[in-house]
Amino acid sequence: MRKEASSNALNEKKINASCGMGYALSLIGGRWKSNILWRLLIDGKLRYNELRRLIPGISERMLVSQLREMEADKLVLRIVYPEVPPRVEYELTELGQSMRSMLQSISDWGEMHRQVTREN
Amino acid sequence: MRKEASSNALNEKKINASCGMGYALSLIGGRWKSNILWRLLIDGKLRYNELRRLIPGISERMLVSQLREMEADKLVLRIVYPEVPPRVEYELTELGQSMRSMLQSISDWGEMHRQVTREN
DNA sequence: CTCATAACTTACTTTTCTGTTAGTACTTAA
DNA sequence: TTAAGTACTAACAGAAAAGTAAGTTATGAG
Repeated sequence: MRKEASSNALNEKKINASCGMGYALSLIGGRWKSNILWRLLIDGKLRYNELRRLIPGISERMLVSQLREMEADKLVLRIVYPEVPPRVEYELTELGQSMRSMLQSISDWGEMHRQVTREN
Repeated sequence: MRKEASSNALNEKKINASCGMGYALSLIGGRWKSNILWRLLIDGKLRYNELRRLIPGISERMLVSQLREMEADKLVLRIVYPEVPPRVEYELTELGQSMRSMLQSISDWGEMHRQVTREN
């Protein structure tokens, strides 16, 4: 939960309002968001449990909360099919898709520069 | 301070080891790092107090800790001149410079998509 | 009647991050 | 002699993020 008036939250707002980089990073900066975005970029539409299996180590709570945040930020679309058993699919919105080249360049830099630890 | 063996820390490590994006984001994800990196990209070398004045709202503790982390990550170089009063300058290392196009694309995306709040 | 599946919620704890306040050493200027 | 500048450090508190464990709803299969 967020305290609207904490210095912490105010600083974040101020930064996001004045700096495009800060703003962009605030949208993709959650622990598992890079993984989720990457999967959705590659695979397109994915069901909840598919995402869960594709991202080893993520808990249900984290998967849901990261998805919900990105949904609120209009990066991800949640599609519910009124079936039993339930089926829910996630895919990138147009805004999410518009991140592709940015995400690619972040990924490229990362792949290039974490080589030292690569062998693990 | 970090608990080496917490699930939290282990998950972060695992993500950084398997995903270039996660790794890159972990280096630039601190609250004030985007600001600092941006300043250093634009202005080149800057003194401690210059940075402080260029980044309104940052506290000394935060400025120092963000700089120290980036120094540890080899993104930023700290140059101490043995003078009185003391003079310390910060600049991007080659590794830091190599982030330029990535940072630019993050910034571009951000500038383009935070327009709604722009008027504030 | 119990189990399994899908896609979650809820309540709670732990860990990590950020911010506040005060203090350091040294020197020059008023 | 007091203040101001420089570049910090230390101790602590509070907020936010992440993790854990258990429960929910509805249905069909055995």
